[in-house]
Amino acid sequence: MQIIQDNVLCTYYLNHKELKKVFTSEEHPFQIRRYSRNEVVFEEGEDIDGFYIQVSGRTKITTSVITGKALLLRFCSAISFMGDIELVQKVPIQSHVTAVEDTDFIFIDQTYIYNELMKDIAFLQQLLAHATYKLQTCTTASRINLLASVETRFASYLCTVRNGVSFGKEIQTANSMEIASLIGTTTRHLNRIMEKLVFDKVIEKNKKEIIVIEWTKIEELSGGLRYE
Amino acid sequence: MQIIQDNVLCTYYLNHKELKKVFTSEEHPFQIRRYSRNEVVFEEGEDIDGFYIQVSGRTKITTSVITGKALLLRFCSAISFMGDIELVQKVPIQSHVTAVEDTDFIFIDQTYIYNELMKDIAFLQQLLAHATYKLQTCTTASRINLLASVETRFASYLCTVRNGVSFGKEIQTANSMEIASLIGTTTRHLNRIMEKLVFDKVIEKNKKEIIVIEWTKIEELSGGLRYE
DNA sequence: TAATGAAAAGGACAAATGTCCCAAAAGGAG
DNA sequence: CTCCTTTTGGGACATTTGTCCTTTTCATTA
Repeated sequence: MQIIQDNVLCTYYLNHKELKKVFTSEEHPFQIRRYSRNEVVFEEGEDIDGFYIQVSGRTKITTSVITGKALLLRFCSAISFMGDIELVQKVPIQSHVTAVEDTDFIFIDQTYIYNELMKDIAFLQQLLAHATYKLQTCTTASRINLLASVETRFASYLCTVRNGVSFGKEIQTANSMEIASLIGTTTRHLNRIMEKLVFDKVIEKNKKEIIVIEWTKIEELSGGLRYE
Repeated sequence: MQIIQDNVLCTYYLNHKELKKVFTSEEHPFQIRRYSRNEVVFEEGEDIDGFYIQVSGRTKITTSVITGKALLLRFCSAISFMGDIELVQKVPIQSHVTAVEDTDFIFIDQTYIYNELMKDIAFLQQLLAHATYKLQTCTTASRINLLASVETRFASYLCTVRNGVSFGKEIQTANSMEIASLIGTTTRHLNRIMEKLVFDKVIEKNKKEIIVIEWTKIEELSGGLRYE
């Protein structure tokens, strides 16, 4: 992680439509923190040092389960708020966050949050809007998780990473073990599912890559479920 | 539903430690709305008329899935906030709410929410605390849903309804069809699970009732997952 | 009381998914 | 290049869960 001292960039980020109504004052005691691809942003269980607003790039939110595997919760892109649960509930970091591409955050120190922003109507409203939105999608995801098959979850995974891939960049992971773990299954079973999709000519696998031939079919299989 | 005109009771409810720091002013344009056992409080998809604070009793939050079944999201008791997602996101009611025993709510009209309380720091903070708490539990529930077996979910269901049952009251539902639907499975399979538990002398079934013999075993099976 | 219909119980089978394991392929390190 | 580790691919089998049906039980009403 590097801290970027660039007031122009910071002002530019703060000028985003969702943020400018919140951060009106000229002076901002904020930092830009930049994480490179694959860098860990938050480690589950540790204490958080402040509030993070993701303003660029793409991150992967996972959580570990009893088995020690990482289960995918969702992908995030700008604008996302991170640290809300932790700071409001005063609990340790709830999930593991990794940058899947170079990602910038605006970092706001927790004392500034507690002393200033937690008394700021605009900020509270914005935070609340984000929290309830997350809650809404989480509730939906929860019930879908209960009912969706591995095939559906795999298709959702593909759709989600597809949209996140900027033009020209390859898909982040064609690694069976990681995908299996993320969508909560075993490599063995994921293999079976992919085998079937290859047989049906919906996807192709050439070493180290998954190539989707029929996106429409994959979208259909995903049933609208997205990890974001 | 009946609207209770009882200022003493209303003041009593508002004096609850979580509420009194929010609602300090003497004059409160609030109502008490009382729902009897099994009465529907919210119908999924309809528009909400205001904000509801559950101050007594017990409610069941469900959501319907493609199959037309009702899937259990959680049980709620006092103090719970309802309508937060709907009012903040301005969306229709997201889930079906039924009173499982006589339940009182403080009702706050939406115009008062939008005009007054959404500008009230204490209220916003409280709302945020509730929303992030829900978010925290929902995230956990979501990943458990993905991995938990029907046996686990059934045990969780039993544990949850057990705690909610006031002394002397019988368990709300010993109805196989409803339980199966709530925990997201079929009666056939629920039957098998119960059969096994009866065989292992963990539970007993005498017509129309499920009697748990070994709560410790059920708690163990539930793996700590709770619908609340 | 007899007829009727909903709910419960459960057999038979199929589909989805997990576990265990082993062999082949691919990547790295020396 | 060779050896070693990791990943992939997949066979064989067990477990979980769903589907489809039939029978039984129970409650309700004509």
